[in-house]
Amino acid sequence: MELITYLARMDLFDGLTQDELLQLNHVTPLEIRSKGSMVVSPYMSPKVLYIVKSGKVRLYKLTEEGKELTLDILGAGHLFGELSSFHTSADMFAVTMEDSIICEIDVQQFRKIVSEKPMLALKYIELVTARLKEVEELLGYMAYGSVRQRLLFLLHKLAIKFTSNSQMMHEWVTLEIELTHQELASMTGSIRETVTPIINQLVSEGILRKEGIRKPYSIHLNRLQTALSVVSL
DNA sequence: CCATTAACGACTA
DNA sequence: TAGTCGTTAATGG
Repeated sequence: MELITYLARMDLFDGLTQDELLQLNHVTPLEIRSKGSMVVSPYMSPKVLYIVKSGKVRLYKLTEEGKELTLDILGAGHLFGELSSFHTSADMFAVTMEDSIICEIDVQQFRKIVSEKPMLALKYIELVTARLKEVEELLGYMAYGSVRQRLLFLLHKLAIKFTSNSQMMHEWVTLEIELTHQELASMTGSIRETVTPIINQLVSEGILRKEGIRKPYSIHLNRLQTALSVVSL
């Protein structure tokens, strides 16, 4: 029962009937990972496709100097893997940021599923192209602009990604994810000493809000967007 | 404007 | 206790 509700929540599998979801259970093993555990590293056996059922997964690479460069954070319903190749190249790491449930599918299983349900291939293509678009947009923003702009853009992205759309109408939306300055810096190609003053400035500008230590950020979307659109592109 | 380096108190495994 | 995190400050590009 639990499994079915989980599967139905996944982007890749919505639109399928209950019976079809039941069949998928046989080829979609569930992996429960505790916080901070490595899901993918360059030295692991390639599993082709991973689907995040719950929790958060951080994807990152190592620079030549050995620093972690976070490329993306995935939440429930998102997928990544070797076959998709829109995520996870050979030198990619994936680590859980909280206790997570992850579905692993290898080549044979994926081929089998897709051959039985061609609709999945279409859905899959949609996800890949959406991902591609996102990366292109991200690239454009990260290439130019100050760390402040990159942070604003990142926060906007995260707000879209990790906010329940029920509260998207409100002035303040809550980022349902734990973020350290370290991670924000790693995602904007910066360092935490630079991020700290900027975050504090955004708080004083009324764009960001932090309920307390170890608590999630809230974002004033309108103010963030105006602050973002002030910048010429 | 921003990275680097250093350093310090608080917190956590 | 050792490592991480947020923060400040000096310096140099």
